[in-house]
Amino acid sequence: MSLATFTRGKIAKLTGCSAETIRYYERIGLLPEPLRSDNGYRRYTHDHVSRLHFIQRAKQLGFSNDDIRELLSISDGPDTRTRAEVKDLTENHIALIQHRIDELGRMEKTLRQIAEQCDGANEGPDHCPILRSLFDETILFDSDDTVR
Amino acid sequence: MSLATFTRGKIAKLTGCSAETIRYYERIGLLPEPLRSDNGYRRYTHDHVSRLHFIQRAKQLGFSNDDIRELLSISDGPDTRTRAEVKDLTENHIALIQHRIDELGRMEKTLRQIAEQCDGANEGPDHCPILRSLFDETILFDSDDTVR
DNA sequence: CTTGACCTTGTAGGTAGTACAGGGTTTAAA
DNA sequence: TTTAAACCCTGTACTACCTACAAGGTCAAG
Repeated sequence: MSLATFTRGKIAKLTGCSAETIRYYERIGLLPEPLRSDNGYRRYTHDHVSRLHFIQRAKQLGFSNDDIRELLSISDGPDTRTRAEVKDLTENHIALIQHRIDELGRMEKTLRQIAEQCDGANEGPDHCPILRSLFDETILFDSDDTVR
Repeated sequence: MSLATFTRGKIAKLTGCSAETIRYYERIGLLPEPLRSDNGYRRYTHDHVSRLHFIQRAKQLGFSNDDIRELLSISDGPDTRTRAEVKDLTENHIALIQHRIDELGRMEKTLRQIAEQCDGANEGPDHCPILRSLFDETILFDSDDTVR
C-alpha cells in the first residue's frame, strides 16, 4: 500500500483533467474533499486518482455529472440493490443516446435535402434556396419531438 | 399590407416561443429591437414574426444561435456572395452533426457491450460489472477523439 | 534573495435559455 | 367605480459543465 499523495497540479497531470476542473468536481460533489497540508494545499490520494479515472470514463460514455454522482454513490453504498440500479441508469442512458442519434439523423436528412437544392442552380437571380426554405412556412420537417 | 403589431405575449403565442425567450433573443441580437408604445411596451411586427419562425426552423436543424445570427445577417445583406456563404455554413453544420452522430454511436456501442455483461450473471457475489468496467484501467473504448 | 512555478480563494464568462422579484399598466368583472 | 387578474417592464440569479482570470500565499531553483 502506497501512501503517496499528490498536489492538485500533480493529479491533474496524472489524469489529464485540468487543475481547475478538479476543483470544480470537488465543488459539485463529484470528488471528495481531500485532506490538506499545513500550508493549505490539497493532498490527493490514489483513491482520488481512481475516482477521477472513473469520472473520465463515464464522461466518455456521455453520462452527466448527476449520473456520475449517482453511480459513485451507488458504488460507495452497500453491495445490495447495486446491480439493478446501475443497470437501470445504464439502460436509460442508452435510450437517451439513441434518442439523440435519431434526432440528429433527422436533422442531417433535412439539411441534406435543402443543401441539395442549392447545389444545382447557383446562377439564378433569385434568393438562396437554403435561406428560402428556412423562411418558408411550408417546410418538410419530420418534426415529431422537441429539439433542444 | 397589414400594419398590425403585437405585444410580447401575443407574438409568443403566435410563434410558440416563450415571452422570456423572445426577450432573450433581443438581448443577444437575434431579434431586432421593436419600437415601443407610449407605455413602453414592445410592438412587434409581422417581420418579427417571420424572423422568429426562421429562428425556430434553424434551431430545429441544430444551428447554434451564432449560426443563426450569421444566417440572418447574410439574408439581410446584399444579394451577392450570399449563396456561397450559406452553403458553407450548412455544409460545416452537416459535418458537425455527422461527427456528433458518430460520437454517440461509439458511446452506444460501448454502453451496450458493458450492459450486456450485466445481463447474464446477476447472481455472483462480486461487484457490479458495469461499475467494474468504469473503474477498470483496461477499458475497451474506441476513443479516438474528444467527447464534448 | 529573487524569480518563476505552483498553490489558495473568489468571481466572471461562455451557451441557451428559464424563472423570479418588484414594480407599472391594462383589462375585465363585480 | 373600484379592484383583482393578467399582462408588461427591468434586472438578476439559476441550470450544466466547465474555463479563465485576479489577487494573494508558498515553495524550489539558481
